[in-house]
Amino acid sequence: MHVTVELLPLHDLQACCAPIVGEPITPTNAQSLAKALKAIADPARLRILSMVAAHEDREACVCDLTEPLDLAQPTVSHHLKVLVDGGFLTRTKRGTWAYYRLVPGALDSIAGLLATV
Amino acid sequence: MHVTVELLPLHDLQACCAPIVGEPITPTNAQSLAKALKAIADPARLRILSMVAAHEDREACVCDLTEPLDLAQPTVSHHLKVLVDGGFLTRTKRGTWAYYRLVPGALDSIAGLLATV
DNA sequence: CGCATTCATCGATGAATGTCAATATCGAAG
DNA sequence: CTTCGATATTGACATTCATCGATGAATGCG
Repeated sequence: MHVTVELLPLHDLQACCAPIVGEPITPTNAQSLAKALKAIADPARLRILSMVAAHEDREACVCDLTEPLDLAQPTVSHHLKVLVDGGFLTRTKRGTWAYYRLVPGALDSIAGLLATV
Repeated sequence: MHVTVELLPLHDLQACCAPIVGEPITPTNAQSLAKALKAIADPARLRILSMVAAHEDREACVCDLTEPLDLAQPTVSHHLKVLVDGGFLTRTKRGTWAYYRLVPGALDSIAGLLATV
């Protein structure tokens, strides 16, 4: 690299680099929003959220999801853990069963953040 | 602080306490929604969308994004391609520059789909 | 106690992803 | 036509991820 001094060509500034109007999202906020989106950006996890919402009493256990998802039980448990860690589901253990419920407003807040981008 | 308050008004009783809610999402719809979410589930791509929206005339070229993103030019071009293929950005080439714009309503439709899950 | 059931965790594996250097393409300018 | 600058594409690499079999932990039952 033989360039030691960087000069700014004015015609490029005018043609290409116009001033910024509003406030873009901060890198930190982008990271956290991306993390939340990654948690639901999966077909199986979206189906899980929908199936929990559609299930009786708005709760479901692993055994309710394994067969319709056509996935092995450890895989379903993995997806459920991702959704719980992401704040989209809660876990309640009753007896040998673990029941999962939607966190109210979790999806809506993500949808609201998307609308503000 | 222990907050356990019933917040739902009476006219939402039917929507709230119905034994069975709507049909779960179909595997096909889950796949397409997940694909769209994957396209924006990345910090750099979220920042790109925000920076394009905040930029003058609501459009930006690659050279506007490379430096603030602190990413190499091929990486920025890659992210832009993902966003264009996902239907979130349009590309217009004028001279040697490629200008990117938001697709109106693209993010809102995703946000709307999320609310229906 | 011993056994079955339900679910979580671990380890491995193949696929997808983000990143960049090198190169190619394409238009503008001399 | 030749060169330069902006962008796209390619190839490679490291990381992350989705999946499953095997195993472990906890509970209920006889």
